[in-house]
Amino acid sequence: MTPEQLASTVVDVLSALVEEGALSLPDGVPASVGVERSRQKEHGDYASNVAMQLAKKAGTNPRALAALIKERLEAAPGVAKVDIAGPGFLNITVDAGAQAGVAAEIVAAGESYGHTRVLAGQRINVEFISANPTGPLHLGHTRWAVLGDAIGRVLSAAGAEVTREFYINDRGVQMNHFAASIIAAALGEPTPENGYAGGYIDDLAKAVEAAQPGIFALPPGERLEAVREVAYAIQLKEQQDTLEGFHTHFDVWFSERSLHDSGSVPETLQRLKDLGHVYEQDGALWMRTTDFGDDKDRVLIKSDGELTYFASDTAYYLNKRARGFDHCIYLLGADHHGYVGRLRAMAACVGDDPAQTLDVMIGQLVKILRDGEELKLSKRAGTIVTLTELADEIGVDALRYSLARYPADSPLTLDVAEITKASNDNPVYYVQYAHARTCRMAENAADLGMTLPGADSFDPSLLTHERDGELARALAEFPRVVASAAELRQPHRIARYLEATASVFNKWYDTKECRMLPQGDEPVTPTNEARLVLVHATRTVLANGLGLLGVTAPERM
RNA sequence: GCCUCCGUAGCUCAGCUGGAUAGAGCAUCGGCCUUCUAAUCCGACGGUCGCAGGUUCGAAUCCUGCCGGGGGCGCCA
Repeated sequence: MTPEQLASTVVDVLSALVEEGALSLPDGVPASVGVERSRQKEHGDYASNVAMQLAKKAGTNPRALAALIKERLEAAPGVAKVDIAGPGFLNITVDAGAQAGVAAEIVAAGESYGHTRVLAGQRINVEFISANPTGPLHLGHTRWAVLGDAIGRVLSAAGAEVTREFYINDRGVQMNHFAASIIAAALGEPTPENGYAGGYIDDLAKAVEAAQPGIFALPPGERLEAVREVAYAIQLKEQQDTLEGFHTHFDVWFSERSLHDSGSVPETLQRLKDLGHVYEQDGALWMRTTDFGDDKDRVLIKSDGELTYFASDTAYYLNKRARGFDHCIYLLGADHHGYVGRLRAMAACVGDDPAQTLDVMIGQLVKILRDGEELKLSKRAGTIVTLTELADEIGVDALRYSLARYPADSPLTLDVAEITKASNDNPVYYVQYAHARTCRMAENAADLGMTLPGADSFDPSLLTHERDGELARALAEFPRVVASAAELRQPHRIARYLEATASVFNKWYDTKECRMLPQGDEPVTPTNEARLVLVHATRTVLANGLGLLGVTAPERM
């Protein structure tokens, strides 16, 4: 008996009541009703507020409606008891022996347990990080690397067809500033104005020279472009390697230049003109984004003839749409939230409904404390904390998990000492440890010659202890958690769920009556083997959940 | 000034598409290791959910105003 089954049972009861005329619902029977795990055991295993929500429409009072539902629901298979409480809650107690049945389904589903079809048919593009290829990825990119990657994984698990994309800002004056900075470093000259400083520039100068000896001796006319291209390739490769090492995979690395080379930008401008959303003023070309809620119109071509970044953005958006994406998710830092209005307006200008096709997520910035002091980054001064340094110091798993367990819109302060601590202070290890424990238990069981019952031989009715039921209910919750994380784009829900589930598992483990292994010389009983199914199911859920966050699930710790 | 995010226990934060007595970890204090991994588990302590109104059977959650903090408001990229 899973919550989904219970919810559909309640819907069936409502339908039957309507059919018999015992109940009248002008808006029809809802397709789904709320059924949640009860927080307190006096409230049964599951609770539903459906009677309170439908009472007004049905022209009755909540408790009376609840009584109608209770009578039918109690007769349903798997339901042991229904109580009406408070203003009209239905507190449902499930048959003790029926709950663990889900464990065999979980084991059978394996890696696909938790996958649903709630977003099936949707083609989603998730764009994140999109840094300039003019330096290493740093602290500021780390949160988006984790969240974007996790969102991609979660959306896939919910059945969406997902492409994770990195937009390379490889066009524009910053590329020349970048090259000029490297040349200056190679020649021992001071950093040029608007240039980049820092040790990595010196390192790049050496790497560029190594890649193409004599490049800095080229005539100044050719040198800038030559250095720019070599350094670009090296820096981009470095970013790509860094992200792969951080378990963050991109399906598409999209070059801004390619939009211009392919003629997409002029085509886009022409299309906007045809649609009547651009005008010329003060020698510049503007998009009238204010028609669609932006606070001011935006420049597409500057009066000096240069295209703006926004012109590329628009062409890029159309490119994504032309590739067949129904939803374009953008993950942006809080320092870019001013872009939201113009992005929406831009989508509206090209004829889309931004509420349908655009999903701009604004994430708040992260502060990292070391010894009570904030790690600051200043590009101008050339002091940056790179993603690689952070991952080396904190560990990929701990860093990823620590960032993934908070919603994107909460500003965050992480203490290096706290998230590197290999103890219970750190939830990532708590969850990983619980997983390792399940692995060890399975090994012990195998050593004793215990066999894992299959779906046909597994007897859930042997698992009637309160803790067995608790654990089974927690495990049964996983698919709904993944689905809601996907729909709300909130992967932190997975992390919180894993912590709670690991806790339920540990409590179960510490319950003497729920021992999985036989004690001493006792023979292996069917109950022992039934519990082994529960252990394997727990292992599956923890491993799948950690996987959705891009965190490893070690077998030993 | 306008826009936006945040304000919940001593600390770091969940909970927010309205539900029952507001949760977790840390910290503090106190318990359980001859039996599956004690990185576990059990208990105690700890809160005017920033403030004030409103909406309703019911508000930490939705609406309005105010207070406090972060970020943003370029023909920059």
